[in-house]
Amino acid sequence: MIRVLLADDEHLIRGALASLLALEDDITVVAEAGSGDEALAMGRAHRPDVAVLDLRMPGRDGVSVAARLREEVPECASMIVTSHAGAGALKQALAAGVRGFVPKTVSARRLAEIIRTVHTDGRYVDHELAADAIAAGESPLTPREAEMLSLAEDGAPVAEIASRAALSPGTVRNYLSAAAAKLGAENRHVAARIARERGWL
Amino acid sequence: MIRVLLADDEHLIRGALASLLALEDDITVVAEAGSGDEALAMGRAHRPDVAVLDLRMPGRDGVSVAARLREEVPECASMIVTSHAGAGALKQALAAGVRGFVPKTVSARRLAEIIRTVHTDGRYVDHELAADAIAAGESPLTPREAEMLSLAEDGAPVAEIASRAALSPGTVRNYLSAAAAKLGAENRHVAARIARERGWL
DNA sequence: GAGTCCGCATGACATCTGTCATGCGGACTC
DNA sequence: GAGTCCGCATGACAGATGTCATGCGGACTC
Repeated sequence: MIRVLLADDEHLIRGALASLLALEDDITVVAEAGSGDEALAMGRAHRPDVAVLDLRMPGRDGVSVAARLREEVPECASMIVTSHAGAGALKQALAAGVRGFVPKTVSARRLAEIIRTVHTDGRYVDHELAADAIAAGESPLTPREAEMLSLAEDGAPVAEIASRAALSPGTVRNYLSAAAAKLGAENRHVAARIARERGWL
Repeated sequence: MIRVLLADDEHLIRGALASLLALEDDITVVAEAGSGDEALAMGRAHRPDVAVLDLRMPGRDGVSVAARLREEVPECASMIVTSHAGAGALKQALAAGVRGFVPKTVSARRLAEIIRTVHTDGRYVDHELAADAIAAGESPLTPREAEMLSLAEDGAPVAEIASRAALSPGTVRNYLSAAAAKLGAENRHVAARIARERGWL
């Protein structure tokens, strides 16, 4: 019997998933959580075999929960279920030791299969998302360029970015300009968006 | 018996909802759709009593489907179910004649209740979202300012916006500057984000 | 060890962007 | 009808932004 922890802030979906998984003979939902922190606490308390985590949750996102669970409950395999994910989230998830990454467009039957796969030390990544990640490729940005872009993400003026990074304004402009050129963007704002979409931040 | 159309691109959730609603004695799911266009076709074919529409769907979003259904199947009440919605979507939905607006954080039982409410000519809007919408208030932007902001949304340079709007670059800058001042933003990029969040675009 | 490449960092310069003062015309009040 | 207000539209100016040429130092090749 596979003991599953279910974490999703959307009550509707969490309940629905629980009742669907209950139909499977070899799967039991031993705990449910509505936030990242709650998921972590439930994981510690129940030590489930598989943690099914939503990516977007209040407090602490699914990837972060997975990373902590890996340390604190090493026998528990984590998998991410998400609504509208980009390739970026997938990369971060795999880096955090997540063993499954699935969009919510799959069917319930398929989800159950994937839970079994993940439980028996297997891995599963949605084909389309994997293709996106491969298409995005490796980041052409240098560490500093990526750092400047992430600071520029919220639209702050260059002066503020410079002071936060303890750099000359000219230097900051230079990195942002280089990043925009590499990404084919017209300015730092679109460059930041592109980099975020491709998981390069 | 209330005949329901269910539209959500996330197969997992759609199936889960269908099986949960099937548990209610007075509700039948007569059709399911995985995209906006499919939802419209199903609505025309089955003429359901209530259409439960996801906001974000490929092809045509829930609000747009609701608007068309209102014309073509007037006896059908539409309601929107959404993951992470802002106040903006709510406004547009109400303008399109939607009778219910619910986040997916509600429970299945509550969803069934709301379907009944909507079916008997009632209305239901999530309290928290309503509060957000009221807090956002009416747009302080003039029509032209809003238009410029929406053109500026994707980060295009002012020159391009000016040519698209057939205006002098100086004029465009002026509107954007005024909009940013009204919104308390430091530049047009953050101004566009704020306006979008509050449903003023 | 010399040569080469690449990332980090900076300042000067040209361009783009935001702010301001100004004018025009429609709507509304009195 | 005069006065006032507000939205639309523009150009001039100052300040912010992006581009370029330059230099430094570590890593890697030969």
